[in-house]
Amino acid sequence: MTEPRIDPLRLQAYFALMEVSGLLRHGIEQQLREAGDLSTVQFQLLATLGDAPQGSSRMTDLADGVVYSRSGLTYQAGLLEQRGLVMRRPSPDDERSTVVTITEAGSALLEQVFPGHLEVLDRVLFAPLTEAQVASLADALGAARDHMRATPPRSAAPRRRRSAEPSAD
Amino acid sequence: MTEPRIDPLRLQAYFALMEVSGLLRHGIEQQLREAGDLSTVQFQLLATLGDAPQGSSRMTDLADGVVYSRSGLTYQAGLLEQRGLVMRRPSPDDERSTVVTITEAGSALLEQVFPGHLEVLDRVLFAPLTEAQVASLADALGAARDHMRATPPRSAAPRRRRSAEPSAD
DNA sequence: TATTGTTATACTCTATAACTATA
DNA sequence: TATAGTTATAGAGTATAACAATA
Repeated sequence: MTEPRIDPLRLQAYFALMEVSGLLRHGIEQQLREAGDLSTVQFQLLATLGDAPQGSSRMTDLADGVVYSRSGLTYQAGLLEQRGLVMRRPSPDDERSTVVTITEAGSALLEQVFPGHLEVLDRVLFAPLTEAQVASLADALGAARDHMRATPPRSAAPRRRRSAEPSAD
Repeated sequence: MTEPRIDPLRLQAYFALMEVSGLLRHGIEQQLREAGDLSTVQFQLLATLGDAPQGSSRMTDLADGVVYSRSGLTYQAGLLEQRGLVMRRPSPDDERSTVVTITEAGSALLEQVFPGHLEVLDRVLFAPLTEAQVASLADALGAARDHMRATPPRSAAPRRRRSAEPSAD
């Protein structure tokens, strides 16, 4: 029942992270909704595609970074496609894969939304921070992100079905 | 149409923040669900109460930090109360207010869940970070949080109805 | 009249499992 | 058989607006 190794600094960082990300997400959600009728997830998908080599990505790769489950991505991609912001078509290399590509309309919307997005970001998140703090933030969070990306989510793998369950037929 | 003031460092910090908080929330969600059948929000509510002066807080104050809308908090508080983890009763000072208090069962559950929670935290978030990085994180995020708390969410105030809309009856 | 909290309702989003098609 | 993606479905969570009660 002893709990000696609760590092106050970590707790502090953790709670601050959760509160900041929550409030930030909330503030951002409003701006994105008003400026482009986008949810945060949809914006992240568009932004990820906008940053990708040919504005394209496989569904699975997209799901890795932004969304949790595949069906969730299919849902969101469907919404974006309906609005003409992305295109989906089968990969030439592997007929099983679907390549998602941001359209011109998608890029345009991204550009339309971006300035206000940055403005909110500056006002809500970065305003009180020094350059050094911003740098520290980018450094530490970048390291954490790389680590998380590399870590296999040991329970309930998102993209790989455990082969331990034989079909038992 | 020029966008010269996109500070790459801030963008980097921002995207990392969103990805880290998203993945962290996801990982935490699983642990909390398994260890105590709690959602992240419910855990945050309990943790906030556990940290409060008498394990108590007004609904409105609770909503401020953790949840977004009042009805959302009422919903969550109802769930927690059903499970006997919190108690609600009218404030002695102000009959309009409701004071939420964490129960012994609530504290017990918190303690039950906490070790595993910290373990996940260390493994997923803090493992790759140096002490200096953790300190920087706590510092910068703490500053951001204080700023966000102090900032009136200028559009669609969460707790105050704009008086600009006359009942027009 | 303003504030606190609840309720009713509608909607968005997410996850699970079953399914199809290709490698 | 394993992988990529979709679909159907069910469930949780959130916000909005209307409401009741107290200051």
